[in-house]
Amino acid sequence: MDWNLVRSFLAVAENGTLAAAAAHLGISQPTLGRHIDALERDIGVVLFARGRRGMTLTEPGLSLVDEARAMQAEADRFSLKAAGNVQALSGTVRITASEIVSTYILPPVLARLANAEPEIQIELVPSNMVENLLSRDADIAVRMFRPVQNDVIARKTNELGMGTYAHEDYLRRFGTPQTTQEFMRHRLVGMDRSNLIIDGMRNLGITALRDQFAIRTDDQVAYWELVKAGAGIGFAAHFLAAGQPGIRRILHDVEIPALPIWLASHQELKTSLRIRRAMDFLYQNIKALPLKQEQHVANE
Amino acid sequence: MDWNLVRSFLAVAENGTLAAAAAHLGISQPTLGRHIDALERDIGVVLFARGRRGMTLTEPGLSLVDEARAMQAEADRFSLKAAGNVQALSGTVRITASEIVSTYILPPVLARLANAEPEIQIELVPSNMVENLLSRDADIAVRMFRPVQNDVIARKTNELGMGTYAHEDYLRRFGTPQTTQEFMRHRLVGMDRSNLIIDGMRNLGITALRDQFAIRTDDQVAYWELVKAGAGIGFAAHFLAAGQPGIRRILHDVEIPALPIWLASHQELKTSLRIRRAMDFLYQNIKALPLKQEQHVANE
DNA sequence: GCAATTCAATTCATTTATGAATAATTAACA
DNA sequence: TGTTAATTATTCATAAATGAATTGAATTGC
Repeated sequence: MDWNLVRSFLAVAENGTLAAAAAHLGISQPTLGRHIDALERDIGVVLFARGRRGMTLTEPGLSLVDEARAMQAEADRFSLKAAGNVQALSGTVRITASEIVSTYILPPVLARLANAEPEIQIELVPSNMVENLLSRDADIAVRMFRPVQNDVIARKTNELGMGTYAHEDYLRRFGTPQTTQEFMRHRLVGMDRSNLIIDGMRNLGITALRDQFAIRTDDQVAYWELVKAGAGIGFAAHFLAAGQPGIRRILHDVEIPALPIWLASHQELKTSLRIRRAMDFLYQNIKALPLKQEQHVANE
Repeated sequence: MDWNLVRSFLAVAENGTLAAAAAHLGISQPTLGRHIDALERDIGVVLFARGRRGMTLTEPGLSLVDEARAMQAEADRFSLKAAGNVQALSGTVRITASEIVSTYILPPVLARLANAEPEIQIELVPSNMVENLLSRDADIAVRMFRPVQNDVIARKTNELGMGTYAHEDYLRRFGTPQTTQEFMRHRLVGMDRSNLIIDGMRNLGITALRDQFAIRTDDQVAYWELVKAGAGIGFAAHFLAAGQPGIRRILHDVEIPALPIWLASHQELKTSLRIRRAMDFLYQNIKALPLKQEQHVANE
């Protein structure tokens, strides 16, 4: 049996007319009328006599008012208790993410989050280090690999399609490599202490040493600026390259595996409404971004 | 607040998983999941931790279970009272009974009831569990003991004469016990988790442990089939044994107390014409059955 | 007797909820 | 370290519920 019908029944019983009861419940008169019809059909009893003066309780209807009131009372107790438990949405959520994600993906998403949940304070911690969620360096981490830490809740939310890119100034001067052999003889932009790129290339069957990269930086933003400036060939997410004047994709045939985007949080997610809201919002909004495929247009 | 969400909340809290609770409520798992999400959003509290092992109540969720139960109880009272007001003869009567009674006694009786009262829809719920008449799991319960629940109307309608039986194949191979001492050394068919038989034997002054039963099942119908198949010695109602080829009663001297057959219904339902008809019919027709004495002929 | 008023009932376009199928996730186990 | 089984989450086409506007009906007031 539909419990809401009992509430509707009581409202009509106490207000006398459908219109008044509907206004009281904040629903429309036709809906309320249908509720009464449905309840009567369900239980097989005519509860109201419909008359010119509104809805008058029948004898069986009258006998049910007390039960409905008791149910209402329990519903009120439930709401009251629930209200006492309300977890404050206000407070801070610390989010950590790689530099690239912090710089190029999160800002608009976080702006929308701040807008949607004004009570939540947001702290963004750009960092390439693997933050420790358990020690609460951050509440939510956005990572490009599947988190392995115990007691961490993780969800994959999207993928970052990657490609090999260079500026056309560079290509004019040094030529466009057509094979990986040619590619390896070019001026490559690499990372210094991080093995991100070297490991990624090994997965593609290309063995590279640090020395083979002509220019190196561990700062991902600077890395991308170097490529944009024509300093050499580098790897970048499609969405970064989209709409950048002069940036050309090369070696289309070499499939670079997309980087997964994982959201991770600690167990407190399960009980903290604030973190959960932020987590859900990030999941939905990052998922909705077109990050997987190469974007050929970048109209905003 | 949507009252139905409270019912969904309670179902999940009591069943532990969305799927089980959904089956219990007769709705789908995705719908139930959305109900929980909606309730959490409504009241601003995370009620469950979603894990691989199902939905675990959080601290605030736990504190709301009692209120939800109280609301459920009031909803039950409402629907009970409503059912009592039904004057129409047409409608459904839910009858619950033990497996043995459901399988071997009720079918012909219910067939006659359906014939005599064609407007009444009959639902038979075979179950060895003690159904809760207050929550309207059933309108009428047929039980082998005196019901103790409050506000329940109970009538004893007959008695089930019991005896000790075995198949002659079994007796040929293992001999026929003449005393309870011999009896205890035989292959006995018993019940697994139910204490029905062990308790019954204790009342006869025989102490038995579960291990002493060579074959055990909690399914009463399977129990009787085991005895019929010559798997061992068991207890059975005389009427079951009557006319079964090869089945022999043993230990005639050991008087096993007859099991009473009680009909139970709820006070509120005594005003329902339909349930009253069904109740009266069952009373008269079960009472008329020759269940007390051992029947030496089984002519139909 | 006639209009005005006050209700419930109906209609229909829209919104919302639902469920079947499927995906994703994870804890235990081999 | 993978596999399996159990569970929650998502997707999308469909069904159901909803409400604005309207109609219909009946009583009141003049």
